[in-house]
Amino acid sequence: MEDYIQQLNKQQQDAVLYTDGPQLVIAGAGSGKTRVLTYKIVHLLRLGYEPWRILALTFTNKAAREMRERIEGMTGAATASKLWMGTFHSIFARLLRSNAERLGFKSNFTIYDTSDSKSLIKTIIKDMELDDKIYKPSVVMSAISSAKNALISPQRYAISADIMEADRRSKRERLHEIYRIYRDRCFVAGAMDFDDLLYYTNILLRDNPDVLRHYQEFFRYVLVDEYQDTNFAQHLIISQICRDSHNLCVVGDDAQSIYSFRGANIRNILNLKKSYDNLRIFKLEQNYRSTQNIINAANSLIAKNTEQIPKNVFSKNDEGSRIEVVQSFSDYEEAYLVANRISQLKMRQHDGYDEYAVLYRTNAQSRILEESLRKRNIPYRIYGGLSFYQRKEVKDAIAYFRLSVNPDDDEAFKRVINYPKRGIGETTVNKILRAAIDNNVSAWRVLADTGEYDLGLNGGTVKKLTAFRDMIQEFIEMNRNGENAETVARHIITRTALLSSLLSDRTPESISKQENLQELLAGIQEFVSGKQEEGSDGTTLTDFLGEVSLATDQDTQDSTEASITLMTVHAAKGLEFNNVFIVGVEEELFPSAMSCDSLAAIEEERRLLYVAITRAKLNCVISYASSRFRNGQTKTCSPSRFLKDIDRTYLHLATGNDIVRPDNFINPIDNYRETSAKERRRSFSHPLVDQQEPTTYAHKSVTAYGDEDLHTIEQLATGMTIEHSRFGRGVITDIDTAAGDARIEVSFNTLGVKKLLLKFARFKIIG
DNA sequence: CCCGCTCTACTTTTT
DNA sequence: GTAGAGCGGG
Repeated sequence: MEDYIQQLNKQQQDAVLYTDGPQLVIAGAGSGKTRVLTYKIVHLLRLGYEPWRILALTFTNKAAREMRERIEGMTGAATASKLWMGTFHSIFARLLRSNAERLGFKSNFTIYDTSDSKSLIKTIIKDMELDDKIYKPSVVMSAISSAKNALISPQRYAISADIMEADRRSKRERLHEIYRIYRDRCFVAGAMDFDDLLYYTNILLRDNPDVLRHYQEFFRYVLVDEYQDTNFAQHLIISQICRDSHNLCVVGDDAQSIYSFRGANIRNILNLKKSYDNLRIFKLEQNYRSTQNIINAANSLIAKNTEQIPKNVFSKNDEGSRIEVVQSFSDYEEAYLVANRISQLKMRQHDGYDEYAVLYRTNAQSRILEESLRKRNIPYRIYGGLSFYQRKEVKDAIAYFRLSVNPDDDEAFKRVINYPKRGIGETTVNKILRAAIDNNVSAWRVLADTGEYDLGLNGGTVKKLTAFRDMIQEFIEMNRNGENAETVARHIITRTALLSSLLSDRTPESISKQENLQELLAGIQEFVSGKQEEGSDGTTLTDFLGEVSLATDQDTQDSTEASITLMTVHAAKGLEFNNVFIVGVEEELFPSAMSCDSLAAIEEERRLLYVAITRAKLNCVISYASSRFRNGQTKTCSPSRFLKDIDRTYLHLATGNDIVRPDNFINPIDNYRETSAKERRRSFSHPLVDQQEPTTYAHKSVTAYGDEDLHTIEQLATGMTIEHSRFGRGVITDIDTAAGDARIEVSFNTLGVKKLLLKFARFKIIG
């Protein structure tokens, strides 16, 4: 047995060495999943598989990069770089580019990001003169997205009785038309959205048996990471490619499935046995990451879920300390306590700031944490939120790049036609778009052949349009002449005055925009020189965009000083830290309010918390606040139901005395301003301590904590007088049952008329 | 056509 | 607290 195999435990070895057919590796959190995948690939290479015949799919660029680096370390870069390894989206984009003409696309098709899709959908809704209150762009978008993930074409969508019935019920019976038009406009624009990359790959393989055959023979071994997060479209592609070879290794953990909102389906992993009768299942159960206590706590939590593959994750590490549960009075105080605790721990343990992470459910929670960390001079880095490529100024520049590569890209066109301002107003743009839609061509085609379309423009406008057209044409020519990305990009930024228009402004925002543009140029320069070093000729703007449009996540790897990590739990998957703080573990936040009405959604939220806890190696702190500033107002919160799911023996419920609060602590936003810290400490109680009842799991949140002030629609009538916890007394003037979320309109004595969401409004009926 | 003002609705999570 | 839409004056 070779040296590298010796570094694995028995379970891992078995999984790596088995190459006789399809295998499913159920890998508990921290059990060396990535290790098994990388060693397996190395093993395959030693068995003689050629690297370019191995396909390894991940969900994030980060995971792919990490795996590639590890393999490089074992085999050298030359071999590693030949592997087909990357995210589903990037690999399939590559595959689609080389077969684009089969689908009627060009190989330089644009990839629309979420905001492009949304903007196009908005345009279509407006164009169809539909009410965007009913046809909410986000709702329409997710409907289209799930249709695509289920491989339902606009045609099939329109003839599916179930779907049409559902749309009728929600008063969106024209959704299928939006879907069809959206599809057509994307096609005309030479664009694919994220879902299309999977959708069209399926179409490609379905309609072109020769292409399918080619890839079936080409890819001799397929490995998939995080299989629990695959959706139907991805699952189908994989099973098509492996249909004959059966050389498939998928790794996953059903307990860490947290992407069903994106169409991921745990059934894919649970049903794999049905797809392959010779499937062998391997389990990795020893956790090398965390203390026993953390693993036990996490296990006790996840045990409350009904559906899962049985496994026994255990740790042989030290027992470790209990998970600390901290209550604060407000989000503000929570942030303060977290910063405090980090300083304390850091002094005790002497570990680096990069061993600390603060995890939250929503990105919006990061701001207040930032503030408190900044005050304490704790270096931090926020992941997620607005990525570099999503900043306005960067997107503007990229839009020009996109247009120069694919002038039919209507979303890019709309973005830059009048930016920087060149006197082409909404009216004119609308005329062009109107003509484009009516003639089923792109906006650029209308502009390029203005003569063909009767736009009814005056001479001045035509002149401005011509100038714009000639400028874009110039960029197109540069690309056509094979100029490299850097040359073209620099030219575009100068010629369009993108940078110089910012120069006059000396505000910090403007300066940061300038810096971002410079950074973008530097990135392009790096891209070009990197390619040149490799001896690759893929140095054009087309090549750059191809890489960049899918590199949307945190790909800025400036490893400056060690800092604390702030990120969502989703983003933390796959990572580990000595010390993990999970904040905002409250009802309606974690679990999110949107998941409260379905058991499946609640179970997913529970898995999410499981993921969060299992990121911790040594210390884990869970925190919740009793009030939180959300949607512009302070709201009362109650501890998450999940806290009761964790076995009490693994928790340390921090009481008032454990928590260091300065006596003069002033909280500017919560309701406790007037009470002194001493008083608060005295009155400090821990709901968990006070409630010793066994952990029975209630599906509905209604009974959890202090919900007696909530009412159902049946209890109410117009004319009733109510007393609201914050707004005082008032009379119900209207009850609105429409659109799922019942609202009541109340005329308050002091504050006037307000509309309240019934499911959140807390009040007493007076008479 | 452009700018700046006000108002409103929104907040899961990501390739 | 913030981004986007809507409105009115220049």
